[in-house]
Amino acid sequence: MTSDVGLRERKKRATRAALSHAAWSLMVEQGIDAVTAESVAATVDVSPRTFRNYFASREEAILDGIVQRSSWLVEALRARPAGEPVWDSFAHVLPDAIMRVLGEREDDVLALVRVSAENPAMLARQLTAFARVERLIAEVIAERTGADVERDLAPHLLAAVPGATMRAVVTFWADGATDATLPDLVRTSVAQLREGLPLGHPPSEASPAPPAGRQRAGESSRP
Amino acid sequence: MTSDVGLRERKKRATRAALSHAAWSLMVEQGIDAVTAESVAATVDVSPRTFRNYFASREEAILDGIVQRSSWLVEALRARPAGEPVWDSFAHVLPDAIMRVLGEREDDVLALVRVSAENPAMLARQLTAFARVERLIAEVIAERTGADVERDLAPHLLAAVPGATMRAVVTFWADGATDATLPDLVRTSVAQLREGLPLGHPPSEASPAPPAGRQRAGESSRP
DNA sequence: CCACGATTTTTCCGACATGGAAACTTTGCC
DNA sequence: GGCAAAGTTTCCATGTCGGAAAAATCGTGG
Repeated sequence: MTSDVGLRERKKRATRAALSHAAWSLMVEQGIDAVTAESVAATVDVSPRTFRNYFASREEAILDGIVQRSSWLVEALRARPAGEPVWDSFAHVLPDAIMRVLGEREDDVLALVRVSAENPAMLARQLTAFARVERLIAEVIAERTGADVERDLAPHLLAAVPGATMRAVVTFWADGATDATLPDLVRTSVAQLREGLPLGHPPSEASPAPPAGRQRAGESSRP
Repeated sequence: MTSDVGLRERKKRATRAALSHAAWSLMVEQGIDAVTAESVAATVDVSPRTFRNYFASREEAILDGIVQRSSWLVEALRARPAGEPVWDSFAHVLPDAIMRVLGEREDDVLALVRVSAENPAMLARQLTAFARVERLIAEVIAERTGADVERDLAPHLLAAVPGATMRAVVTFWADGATDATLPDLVRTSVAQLREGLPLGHPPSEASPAPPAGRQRAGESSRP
């Protein structure tokens, strides 16, 4: 498997990685308008046509790293102990996954969010990429819970959780309304979701009805 | 409000609707390749350039109807009784919303799913459109629960539920593995999600542990 | 080490999509 | 009716996309 990596294959992967990396860097440093087949190819010193052989669009090139790293999440889920409840697996895996997938650097995440906010094509590529990952997650969940990914709806419902959580968390975090770290936000979000999300439940018949729905996700309730 | 609908505005809306409708019909009847600025413009009897004045892409034109009708969902949520728990609102609104938004005709939904499955651009447009709706839903939820849509994460987390549910349900239903209707599938999905999704929970310490994670969402448990 | 087949990269280029500009038509209003 | 504003159309310049074949590079067996 790892041994069909001759010089040829290594070069191909290196070129792909270099192109993707250059595309990402150009976006972060000079905005998405600076990312063209020409500019990216130039920094890697290949022809623009080669760039297009590897990627169908600049968005695809920019996001290639994230897409690759998304498989980490899938594998991490698969590696959780057999029999562990799915929500526990989420709680264990997602807080780490978010930075791994997004590339560890907060500034880069901010840049990506900013670009995506005003660039429909970038947003579209992200969402379709995530949709593919979601399918893989559904398969893992089905496999681990004994469900049938073809015949059961539940795994697909559950599989939507990680993506939705991460999107919401990243957007929220990028807005700057919190000091919490991304992993912490993911942690609290998963915890809240697992409990059905406190917000929006009717004031419990027991408790003295605190102003309904005032809890803020993403704020630890420390004194 | 309704009175700034002079002849000019009415014609514009009619043209837009006619173009969108023609685009949709062409897709359903002849596949997405038959949908071009030329073909759509021809059936509506305007110039191709006019088509491009209204829509940036054929995908946008095809989905315009769905996008418009998505606001029905948002308004329906807003119209629920004040103080109603969000999950109750979902349970009331989503089963109806799914057919309204998708256009009431099951065959058309199938056609859309088929096209989207093999057409990245179509999928991308759908997802970005839904992302916009999700933002609106988050605002409604925030408004109704007293949360701050800018500062609280919870509404965004909750707002991801309807979209994720509908996507999962439609995909599942379109695969043909069920006889249930779309609204019924939505109903059971919302119910299961509200309870944290039975699947993947450890066998309750009380109950005699039915084979864990075997429940099938979307199958009514009638005898 | 060379040479040949296979794969990748490059050059060249035609087909097509995109959207600006200006002429022309329709609508709103006096 | 007649003028200004808005919408539609024609024309076209520009840029993107990807096919085809030549050129360069790699793997392999003499």
